[in-house]
Amino acid sequence: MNLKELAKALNLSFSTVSKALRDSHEISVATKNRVLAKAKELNYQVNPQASSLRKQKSKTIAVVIPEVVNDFFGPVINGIESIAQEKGYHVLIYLTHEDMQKEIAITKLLQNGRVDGIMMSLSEETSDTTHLQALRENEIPLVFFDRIAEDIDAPKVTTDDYNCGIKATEHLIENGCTRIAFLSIAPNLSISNKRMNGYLEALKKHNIKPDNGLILSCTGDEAKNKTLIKQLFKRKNRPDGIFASVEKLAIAAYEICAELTLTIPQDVKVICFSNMQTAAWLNPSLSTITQPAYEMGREGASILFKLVEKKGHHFLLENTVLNSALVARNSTKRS
Amino acid sequence: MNLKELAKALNLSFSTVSKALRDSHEISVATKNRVLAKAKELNYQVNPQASSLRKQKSKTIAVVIPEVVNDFFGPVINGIESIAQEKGYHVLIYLTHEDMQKEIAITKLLQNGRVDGIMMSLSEETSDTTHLQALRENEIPLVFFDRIAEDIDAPKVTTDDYNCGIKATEHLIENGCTRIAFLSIAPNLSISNKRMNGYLEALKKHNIKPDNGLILSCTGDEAKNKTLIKQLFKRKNRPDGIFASVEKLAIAAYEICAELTLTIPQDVKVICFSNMQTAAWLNPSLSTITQPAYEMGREGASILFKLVEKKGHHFLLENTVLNSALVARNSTKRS
DNA sequence: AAAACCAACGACAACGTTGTAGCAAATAAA
DNA sequence: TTTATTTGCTACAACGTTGTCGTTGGTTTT
Repeated sequence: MNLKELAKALNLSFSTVSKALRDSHEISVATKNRVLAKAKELNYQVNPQASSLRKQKSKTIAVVIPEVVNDFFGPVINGIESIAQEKGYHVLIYLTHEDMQKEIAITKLLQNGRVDGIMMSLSEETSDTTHLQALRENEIPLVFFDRIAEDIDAPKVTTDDYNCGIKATEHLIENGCTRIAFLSIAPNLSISNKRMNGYLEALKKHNIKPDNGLILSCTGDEAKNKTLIKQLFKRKNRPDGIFASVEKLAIAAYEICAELTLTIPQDVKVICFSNMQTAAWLNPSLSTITQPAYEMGREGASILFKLVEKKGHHFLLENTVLNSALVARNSTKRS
Repeated sequence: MNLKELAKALNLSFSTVSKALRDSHEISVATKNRVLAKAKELNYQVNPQASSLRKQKSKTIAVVIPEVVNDFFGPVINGIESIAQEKGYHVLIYLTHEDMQKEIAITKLLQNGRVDGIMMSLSEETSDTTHLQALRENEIPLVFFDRIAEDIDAPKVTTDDYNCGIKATEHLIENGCTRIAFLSIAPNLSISNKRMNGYLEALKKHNIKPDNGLILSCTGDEAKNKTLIKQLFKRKNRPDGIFASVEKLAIAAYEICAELTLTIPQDVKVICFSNMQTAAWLNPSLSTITQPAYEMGREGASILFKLVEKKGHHFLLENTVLNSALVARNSTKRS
């Protein structure tokens, strides 16, 4: 069922029908109603690719993220989708699986009008950003969230990672920790660095000498991470506090503590960035820095649609910073 | 950068260029190489909507699911995306938020060639299926997974819900439970009924009289659910076992037990369908029936692409059933 | 050497829309 | 009454591809 057939059924030219459907002032009310009724009767729907081709707009955005099985990215998609649905846009999902090559391949797919805009959070691996620069050169509206590329000229939605790095570290200090380890991930990621800088700042503020042996550079390899953490716990001056920059490292720490029969929070206190819904039900319940993931999605999508809808507003380079919240639970409780 | 410009740069007709790019036998190897080189140099990418319009294929599939912040649907998307990426397809995500009206609106969007196929899991609310019938009539390849529509003629990928209903119930019985409550959700859903039938069958097998007061019809309203569960625990013959058909009801049970100072598993044992990654770290660790979510996504997508790629194979109405696994943990431990 | 054939390319008509330009008839202004 | 203007509709040319059908020259067959 296309315009031509619909027009034939109505004995009208297909341009008249097209205009009637889009409520053009050139068409009489009587004809419009006739067309609308027939369109409904025959269940006519415009062909999206024909329309997109003609209008040079796809009414689609892409969301490029590392993974979807994740308590942070899940709600973000939710937020993006809620705005997209309001605006009548469609949402394509692309997963990089933390692989820069995949990220590059995906950005290539998005260069030729498939989408009107892109929301993106970088993979852990991404060190080089020429593929992102290419997107900017093609003038495709682009908004980064959380894991941003600082050198790319695009709006960014982040959380107050530096401050939260401070807050989390101070929370451990206030609860009696003196040898606080920082479990870092992906040195390329801006969030990782900001969180670590907050950690270092807090130590400085409280006159604790930073110890490079307490800063672990973890990777995507979980087994390796566990070995590193185990080594950390076995060194002479075992840490009494763990600040994990991501959830999975905190869970790894839980596992290692169980293995080594260390008790949380008596022997070690643990805090991490996490949006886990069941943090309160862990054993022990996990103290977290929780990011406003849903709001980040909505905020980012709102900015993206501003860019998409009135192009040329490149001055709209707003960097939005939302606040995360520290939720203290038993894993950091003073004994 | 389009074909016309590329052709001009090469001093060739654009049909020649088009054929060269698609490796047609009509074009000499020398020309092909020249075209390929120039295309790379000028970073030419085919316009997807023009190509789709011409070929009447969108190279895109839709995934329609209730929600994305979910340890089941997350891995499913992962599985689907992995197959889609292999096949060079794009993935559109649509969330129904368990709302039948949204589900209907979404299916309408998918009627006119936007996608070549659909993977779908129904919303809790979906009782009527005429909107799904419409998809079938439009001959859009459609595969259901997990929450299927039994009366729609389409391939379905499910898990052995009935058997697992039996297994979970027997697990509770074996650990000493005699008054087992079933926390059901959404009576419209096939999975809910199958799980409950398994529960009833297990009771029968072990000569336990089913008690309607122990079967709770929960809904999307969390506060209401909690009230129901609280009432359940306050009745004269308090249940000593809880079989929750979904994870969130198990967590609600955990909360109510904490409120009423009931201890799991001493006072009540709890088991539920769940793909939570941290089930082992809950307090107490949660016994679960875990579905092979990622595999379901891959399996479903594989079937979908068979349908998409050779249309007319409607005999391909395979109903695939994958097995879930019962993982016993402390929440059902015999005291 | 004429007939048949093939290899390599170009012209062109779709695919289904949309917006601009055109064209009658009806209405308003001169 | 003639000339503008408006109203309501149609014709048509894009948008960027792709596949069919021609059209060349050159090579092989008989």
